[in-house]
Amino acid sequence: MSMLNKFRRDPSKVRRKTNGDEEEAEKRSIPSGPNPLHNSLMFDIDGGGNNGFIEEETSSPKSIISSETFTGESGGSGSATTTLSRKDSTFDCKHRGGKESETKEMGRRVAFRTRSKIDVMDDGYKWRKYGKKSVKNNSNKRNYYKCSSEGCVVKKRVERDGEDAAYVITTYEGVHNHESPSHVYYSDMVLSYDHDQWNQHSLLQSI
DNA sequence: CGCGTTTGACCCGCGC
DNA sequence: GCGCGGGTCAAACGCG
Repeated sequence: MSMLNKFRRDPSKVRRKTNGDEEEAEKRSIPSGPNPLHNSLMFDIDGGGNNGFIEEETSSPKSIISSETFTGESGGSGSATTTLSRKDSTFDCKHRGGKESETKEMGRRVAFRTRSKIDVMDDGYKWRKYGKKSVKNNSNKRNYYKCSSEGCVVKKRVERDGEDAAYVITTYEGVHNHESPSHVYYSDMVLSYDHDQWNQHSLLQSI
């Protein structure tokens, strides 16, 4: 309604890039198959067995959970093996600004680091890229994705670890209000650790 | 032709 | 108060 004048830019300044497709490689890193590589993600929320895998996410008090996951990078056949996670106790519900409702809805944030050659891992959901930025402490670009499902406001941030390019830091924000399109396939193999459930479950516990 | 991606601009919040 | 950095938007582009 009135949000049109919020974002107004001069169209004449918008320049289109015709070639220079160096980024193409980035697109192509998307796995061809619908099968996610990290199908064995686990969140040991209740474990309390902090094996000491806290990531640099600790510098950001917003992060709820940090975990480290190793995905099969040998051909990407999807053999996730080791997952260490831990709850970040620094999480608290102050989202400066005083919007509590926002905190409740947007506060579900999960960050984990994955060792993978590919930048974006197909987790069964359909993501639409809506932004890309270069961040300060990271020479690599950070990509922003939104869940393209109608009514779903889940966002996802994907960036390469600046220190260790072998790792990809993925941050999910929000909880899907629908099931994964590929849910049917995974439900069989991912017994009680399907993404939708661990996502909500772990987050609920962490709050 | 339609949909998803790309990409620069714009906005907001925080730190100094 | 200003500047910086991060996050989001939307038009143009490209591919299927």
